[in-house]
Amino acid sequence: MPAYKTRAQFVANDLRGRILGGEFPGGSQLRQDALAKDYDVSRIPVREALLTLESEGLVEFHAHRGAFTTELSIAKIRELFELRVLLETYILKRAIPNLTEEQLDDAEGILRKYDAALDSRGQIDNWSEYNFAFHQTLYAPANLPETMAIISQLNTKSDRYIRMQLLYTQEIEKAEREHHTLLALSREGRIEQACQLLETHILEACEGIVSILEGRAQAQQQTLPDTR
Amino acid sequence: MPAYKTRAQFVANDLRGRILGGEFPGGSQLRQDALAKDYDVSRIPVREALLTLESEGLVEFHAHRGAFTTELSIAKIRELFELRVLLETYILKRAIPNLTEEQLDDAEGILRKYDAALDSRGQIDNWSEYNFAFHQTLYAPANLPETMAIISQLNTKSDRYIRMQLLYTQEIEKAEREHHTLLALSREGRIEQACQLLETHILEACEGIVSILEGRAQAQQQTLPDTR
DNA sequence: TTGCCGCAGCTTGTATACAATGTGCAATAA
DNA sequence: TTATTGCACATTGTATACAAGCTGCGGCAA
Repeated sequence: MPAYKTRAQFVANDLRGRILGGEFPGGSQLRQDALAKDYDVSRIPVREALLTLESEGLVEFHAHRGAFTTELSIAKIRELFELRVLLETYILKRAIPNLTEEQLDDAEGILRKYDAALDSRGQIDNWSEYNFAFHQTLYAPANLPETMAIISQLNTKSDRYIRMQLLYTQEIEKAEREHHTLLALSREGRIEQACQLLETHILEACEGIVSILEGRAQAQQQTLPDTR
Repeated sequence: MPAYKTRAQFVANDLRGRILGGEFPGGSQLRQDALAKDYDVSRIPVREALLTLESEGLVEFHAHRGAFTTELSIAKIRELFELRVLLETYILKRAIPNLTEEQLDDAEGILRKYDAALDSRGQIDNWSEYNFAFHQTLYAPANLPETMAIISQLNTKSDRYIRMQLLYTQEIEKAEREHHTLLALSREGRIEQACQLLETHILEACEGIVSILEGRAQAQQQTLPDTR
């Protein structure tokens, strides 16, 4: 049994991982031929995969010139994270009243797996997935699939940068503590405090990323002092 | 000079119009071969167009079974419109302080064209575009491109139903009056009132659509009394 | 030298042809 | 009759082949 229904879907999934993993810096051109050889398929499914990734905002097509990975400006990153605050507090507020014991336990289970992986110094590769799975479990009872879809989309777009932040800082433990607190507040039905915590949780991550990028930009400027 | 850079883009645009225009009821299968003949192109650009429309939520792919137009449940329609309230009041609040005289005049110009078209009983076909153009003009000064993209996406998804509402009710004049009021409030910088009006503007449209759909569903049930 | 034009090569976009999957009908057996 | 199996057809998914557009370099003219 093949892992995916179509080659295009397989390529899209794998390529998404490679882009989010940082293999292609922002602005890289993605040559269809090269990717086709990579995956041993024709260019057709590659093109379809690239179109899918375009709809997720990871890639941009320029007609007759090809596909390029997108590069988010600092302003856009801030915008993305503020949108996440808006939408995620909105959905959390509506999810908490519907949370069942079982769902709360599921969320706690995810956190425990986290902690274990953290102790054993497992690779951080799938931290993002764990992270989103936890949030998703908390949000699901709101029963707002369209909203969830957009939140998921925003998370995908910012994922690269979240990984970058985790690579350069030691924020995982802090995020993890906040997750435990968030879960506790949700369990107790303290909606206001939970949303407040979520907001700072997201915004602090944002500021962490921005400061890394700003530092990097400054370093760049010193290396290339010409103002072209 | 061709109107579009690629055939795939042309097909996507035209097909979007046909779907929004109601040519394909929700759940219709879109046969690639038939569309290819329609546009006198091969199936490749048709497939790419369908993928684009999938990313806009107008179409759903089922592997090896084809593409189908999506059908929104009443619950999802409500969700879409509540998201619009959330995002559009958010962006309007941030746009109003930045609005220049020129932009306000642009918006007024759009309204005037509206009114003229309304008097001359021109086709309502492009009412949706006018409508969105007006809102967009008001929102643009917020300088939040990602947010605008999502708002645009939500509007596309709900567009079919907005057209339906306009077809069945005489709400255009009311909407138009509200637009004038909205513009006036924005001009005066009365953010709170403007957002409040926008909220009811959107929610009342939603309720109009839902009541039409509910009426239709009831009619359906009476025609087909078997409970399959 | 400098600016512009045109061609060559490379990459993307699309048509055609083939492979693979899903669906429905027909034949068979219970 | 009804359920089930298998085959044929319709449709989608993908490979190959070809057309079209862009880019950059070299030559030519000012």
